[in-house]
Amino acid sequence: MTRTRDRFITATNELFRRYGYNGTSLKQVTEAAAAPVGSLYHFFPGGKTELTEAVIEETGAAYLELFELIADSVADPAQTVEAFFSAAADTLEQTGYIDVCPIGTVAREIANTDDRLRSAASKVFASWAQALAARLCAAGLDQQQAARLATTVICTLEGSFVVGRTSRDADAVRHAGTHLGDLVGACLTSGSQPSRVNRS
Amino acid sequence: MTRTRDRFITATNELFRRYGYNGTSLKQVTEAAAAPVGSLYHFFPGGKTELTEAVIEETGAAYLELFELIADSVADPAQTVEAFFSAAADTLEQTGYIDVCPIGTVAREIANTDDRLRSAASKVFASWAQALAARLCAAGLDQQQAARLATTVICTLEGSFVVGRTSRDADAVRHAGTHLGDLVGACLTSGSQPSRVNRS
DNA sequence: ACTCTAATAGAACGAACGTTCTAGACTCAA
DNA sequence: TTGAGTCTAGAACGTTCGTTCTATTAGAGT
Repeated sequence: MTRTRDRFITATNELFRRYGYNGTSLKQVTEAAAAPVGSLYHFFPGGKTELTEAVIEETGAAYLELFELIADSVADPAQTVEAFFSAAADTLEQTGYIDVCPIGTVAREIANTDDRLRSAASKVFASWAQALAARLCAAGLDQQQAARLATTVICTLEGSFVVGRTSRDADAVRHAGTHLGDLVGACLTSGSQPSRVNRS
Repeated sequence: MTRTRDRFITATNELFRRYGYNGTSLKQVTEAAAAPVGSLYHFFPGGKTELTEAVIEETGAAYLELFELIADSVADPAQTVEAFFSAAADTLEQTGYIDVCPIGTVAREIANTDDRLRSAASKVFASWAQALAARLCAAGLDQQQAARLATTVICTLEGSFVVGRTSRDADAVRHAGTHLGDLVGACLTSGSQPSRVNRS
């Protein structure tokens, strides 16, 4: 049996991906983690908020690691983007259209009520964008262009989870990946011949 | 005073945009609508689900109308996309970073629990994509390309709401609009000289 | 003036919520 | 063997949830 704290994180991650933040009760969490509520408050004295913060941070770190792994295994950022979307689409299908990312769901629910969680989610999105931006810089884009393009990719990624899951259509995620991969490719090759994107 | 049913819809729309589906109680709804709970169940006998379905459908129709309005006022689909994102960014700022769209939030919360609402949200996304796809077709894209590109735009739009609101940065939405406008423009001008996008 | 339906009004329901609390069990150094 | 700290265990708390229910009021049609 894995350590209790990890079971809480894993269980909560999956429950958030199905039911969201407010849709997930601590009773569900303790049952899925096979641990009593006393243990939950032992590891997360701050209750649901602290548990959620841990889920956001750990999930954010895990996906960041996955991104670096994919980025290292393909030739250029355009392929990285396409591969990441493709992997997400596979996950979406394989899990029966559970959300790929618990953070986007939770972020939308708590953005106006819990500034600590909002900030945690914001930091995760920024860390992902930063990781991609670094690859874009290495491929020749200047910092500002890279940062903006990377953020747009994260936007499309998160949005494709919403649309793909709601429509039960993983291909929407795959096609979005193709489009964004093309956009990244176009931005990278247009360095010498500035397009509207690069002037903006 | 507006009609009671409309007040319920409006109030619920705004509450969803702040607190999401599960984060919004019917007590909040009745207070914001200044109407008793008896009236709520009079107009929406199906309770919270039926109220939500109405909100999804009416909001979907309203944004569809807004899209057509913007599309008619600019020269081409690329500008339409950029203008729509820009308007959304303005809304985000002006409302103090309340969500621009209640449907995306709600969709993610209920996609695994309420198939009727999921289907309603899916239909709305499809109607938006269809409206944009029609403009893309009129500008020269073939049907499949148009449908896929339009869906990607919707993905990015919804995702930019998540990222923009979480990061309290409306420029993320604007830049996403610029990028997607460029992508649309590129797809439209590459008809004679097929790119990867068009071959996919 | 009367009737009938639409709409208002809010008390009351059982269920579920997040959290707190006390008590017991296990681990390992002293 | 003892004692302290970690972790397990779940009953209990007050609150809030969505919904149901009965009564009352408003207004249009005859």
